[in-house]
Amino acid sequence: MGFMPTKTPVIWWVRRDMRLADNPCLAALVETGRPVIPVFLLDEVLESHGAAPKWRMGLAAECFAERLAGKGSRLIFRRGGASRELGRLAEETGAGAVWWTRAYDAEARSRDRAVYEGLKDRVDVRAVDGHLLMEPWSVRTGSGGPYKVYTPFWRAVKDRGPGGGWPRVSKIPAPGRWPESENIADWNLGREMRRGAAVVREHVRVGEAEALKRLRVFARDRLSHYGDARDDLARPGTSELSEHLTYGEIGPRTCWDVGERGMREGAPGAEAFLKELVWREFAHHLMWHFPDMAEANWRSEWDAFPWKTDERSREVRRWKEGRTGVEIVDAAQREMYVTGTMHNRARMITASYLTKHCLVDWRVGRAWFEDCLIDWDPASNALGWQWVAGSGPDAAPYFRVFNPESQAEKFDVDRRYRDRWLAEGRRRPSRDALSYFDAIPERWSMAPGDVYPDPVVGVKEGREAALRAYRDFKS
DNA sequence: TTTTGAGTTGTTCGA
DNA sequence: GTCGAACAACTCAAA
Repeated sequence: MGFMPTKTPVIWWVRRDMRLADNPCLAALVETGRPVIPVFLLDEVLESHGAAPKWRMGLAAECFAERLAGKGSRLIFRRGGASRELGRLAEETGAGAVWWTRAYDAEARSRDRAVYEGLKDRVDVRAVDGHLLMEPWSVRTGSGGPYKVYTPFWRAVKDRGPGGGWPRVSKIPAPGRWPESENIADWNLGREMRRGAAVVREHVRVGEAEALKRLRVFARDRLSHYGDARDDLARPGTSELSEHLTYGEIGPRTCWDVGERGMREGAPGAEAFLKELVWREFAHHLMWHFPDMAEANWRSEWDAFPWKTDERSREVRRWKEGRTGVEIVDAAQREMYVTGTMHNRARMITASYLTKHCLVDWRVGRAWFEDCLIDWDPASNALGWQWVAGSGPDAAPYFRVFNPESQAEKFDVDRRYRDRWLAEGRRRPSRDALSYFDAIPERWSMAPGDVYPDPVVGVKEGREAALRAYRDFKS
């Protein structure tokens, strides 16, 4: 009795790294040879997420708990301020270390800093690489600063690739006694989704196994045509990996490998795929170096632009409800409400309509996306909105206003995308178009049989108003 | 320090 | 229908 040598356990604070493969933090923990206690927190940061990201994060955690159980491990669920809860858990279990995979957005960083300060005198606290291919500070221009333009960033990193080989984890040592865990179902993380949860759930794929399957299918069927096919709104030409990357259900290096192999094999779409992965890096690079990217105009001169900020205005309401009267915009908004994701090109079109035709502040759109997107990523969302609005790190000329009608003609040639998502005025609306009405709040009082509205802002008038506003602003 | 070339994703007009 | 030019001027990154 009492002679069993006990090893002090190490705590793995699981966040956006819910995978076993290609996970440097987990690999390093296992490498210590000590029992690993994985813990997932409902903390101040998760609490502040929008409805869809919060819900989707819960699905990811639930799924990952099962995956860990399959490896003889567990995922401990705790609720409360991160600093306090991790401190308590370390004390309860006698853990000697708390490690996690590094995050890059302002909110997570300030939380992590506080956790580090609170624990560093008691246990070994570490933030480990793994969410990105390269750390934001490791990419520098000739003069030592961060990149602010994509193409030079791309040229600087494209041949660098990811660090190469990483150990695969086959077994996760368990502690002799597990600490108490809450039941994640009790957290009801989907409560703000209301009616939407049941509808969106059908379109969501959760977990590492699903992510790897998607990557395999992508490599086999889509990669070689990715260059053009990813722009087609109606056909599945994209990788659909964004929701997995954002919760770390798949690692960026695993994706990069697929792109690189495609390059070696001469797949024409491979470079475009690598470039998309580098866009994700670039967004995090900027977010790290400019922490208020999500809140403030990256070019401060835009602070003086007369954006409309009234959330209750007719334009904003109609845009959110997917009834601007511009078909391609409404189709996009409804796709997001029903599936929790939106085609990348549709994001540009609908964002351009809101910020240019309607002259609404990009932060209004950013916040709505943050509430609706299951693949919400703080860095990519902020960069995307600022880029479209023209306030971001890109020399977009002011006259670059997307014309929703010509975009529709180009990228939704046979109207399949619009027919899939719009019900009004159609004799036999698609199943997806009808499911929108099951997901939306009743107070929007919309029905499939409604008369499709006239544009809230005309395509031609909106463009002219935007150009006029920019001209006045510049002078 | 100065110079030079270039910049994700567009639209419209006129030949 | 297709093509190239104009749209304006500025910032970035590297030589």
